[in-house]
Amino acid sequence: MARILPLNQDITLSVIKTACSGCNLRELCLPYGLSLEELERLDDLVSTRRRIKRGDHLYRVSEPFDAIYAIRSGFFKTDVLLEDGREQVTGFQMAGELLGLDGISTEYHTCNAIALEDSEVCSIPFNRLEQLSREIHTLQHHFHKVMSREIVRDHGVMMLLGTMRAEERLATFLLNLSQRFTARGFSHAEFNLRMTREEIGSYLGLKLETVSRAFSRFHDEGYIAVQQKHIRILDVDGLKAMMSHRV
Amino acid sequence: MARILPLNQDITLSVIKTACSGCNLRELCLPYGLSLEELERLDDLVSTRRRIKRGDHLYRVSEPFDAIYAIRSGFFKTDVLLEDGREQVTGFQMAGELLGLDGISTEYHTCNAIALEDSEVCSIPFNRLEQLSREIHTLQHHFHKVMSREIVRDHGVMMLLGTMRAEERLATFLLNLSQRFTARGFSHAEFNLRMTREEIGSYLGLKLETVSRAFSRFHDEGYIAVQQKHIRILDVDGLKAMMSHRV
DNA sequence: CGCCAACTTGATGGCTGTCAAGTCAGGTGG
DNA sequence: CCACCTGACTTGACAGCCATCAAGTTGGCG
Repeated sequence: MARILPLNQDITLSVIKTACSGCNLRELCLPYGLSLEELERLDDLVSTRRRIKRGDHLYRVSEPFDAIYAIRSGFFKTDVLLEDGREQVTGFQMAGELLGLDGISTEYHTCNAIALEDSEVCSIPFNRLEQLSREIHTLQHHFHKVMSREIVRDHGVMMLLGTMRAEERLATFLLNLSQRFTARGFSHAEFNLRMTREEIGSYLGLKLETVSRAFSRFHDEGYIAVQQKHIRILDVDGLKAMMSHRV
Repeated sequence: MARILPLNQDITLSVIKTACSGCNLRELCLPYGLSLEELERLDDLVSTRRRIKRGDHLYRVSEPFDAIYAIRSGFFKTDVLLEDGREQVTGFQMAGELLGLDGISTEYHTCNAIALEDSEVCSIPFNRLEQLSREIHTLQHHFHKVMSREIVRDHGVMMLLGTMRAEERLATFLLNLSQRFTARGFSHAEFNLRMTREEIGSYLGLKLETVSRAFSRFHDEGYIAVQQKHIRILDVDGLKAMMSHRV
């Protein structure tokens, strides 16, 4: 291990030529709505892909920010930590979603992004993205929409954390995951969780035991089939009813 | 009341000529970092000011979005509602802060913005802001920073809601308010709350009685002096200790 | 002066956290 | 191939924080 690596460079980093124009995620991701000619200009910018192994960080709190990342494949969590070690998972991100928007504000990352499975991301140098979005109105507007969508999503999480009971939170979470898998062409009813009960709990403001109990309850009620991380949704309406079940 | 008013127009709406270049909030607000010449171009865009009376809405969920608002004076809350009536306050905004970023995503507002005291906002037509930020790099970049800052702020609220106990939440809230008042040239130690205990509670994911009890506790400990909405911070370090008090 | 909303304070209960023990699945090494 | 180990998960018992319900107080305003 005597090789000298530049700081911030992940050992698992690996650079691959890539292109938005040929990416099957382009309708979900940043290129949404661009013309062919505009797509090609974006290709010049999104030129490198990085592989991140399960468990590794894509970036860490207080690392300098200079790029945002589009998830090409895989699954991530982002989290923030309190000095005393308490963790709050702020989101789970899947293919086509953007990571790193938190860093624009201070030019340093303010959260950690960690791969929950072996993943690939496209690096998008931020100054070049700003430059190109000054030239391509559609790109500019879509980028603004993506940032705004993140704010709206965060409001939804606040609502969840601030007003919902444990089972409502978990039902909301499962239905959200299901909807996002569906948007990516996967089954809406059957999927594997990439995160642990503890990570779900952190995201939902609950302890892992409470998450586990809620899973068991849903299982007993016949809403879902649970086998460790494998989830099958059997009764969407049942879950939806849980979502808004007062008391 | 037989007068016919255009939809969406607030009775309290009133249009005033305004200018960023002469605004003493410009270092806090959108114009941050602009040259004089650039400021004048922004003036053309930010041309109308609206007065909003205490208790009135600046905008409501599902109203079409076409402008963001910079608070010139006053105090707002934003909230989202669940079908069953549960409310989550997503933020309190004061002079120099922007409102309406949630609307960019879907072109409809996704939360309500309500004045907590008589207020004035500057309307910034969003399409014209995008146009100008394609021409002024500094403006573009600062706008991105503002959006990103909102995302980072939201992460902080998630942390608060997800991991902190009642007294930690209130201490965090008070110190955050104090810091923002300070940034606006007001006393860091003495201020009037514009919101009720119930609104604080909604923001912090607590019931109003719990907020009230936490205030009383801080009072008894000698950290603050409370008289209804008037707050005097007597022991910043005491509050800071509360912020990170495990158990 | 009286009314009302906002607030405070007390008593009680329940949801979820905490602690603990046991189960399960997957990976490793003999 | 199997025993073992470990991390992840489940389940139970109990406790505590905060919600709920209730009564009383305060301050502002017509």
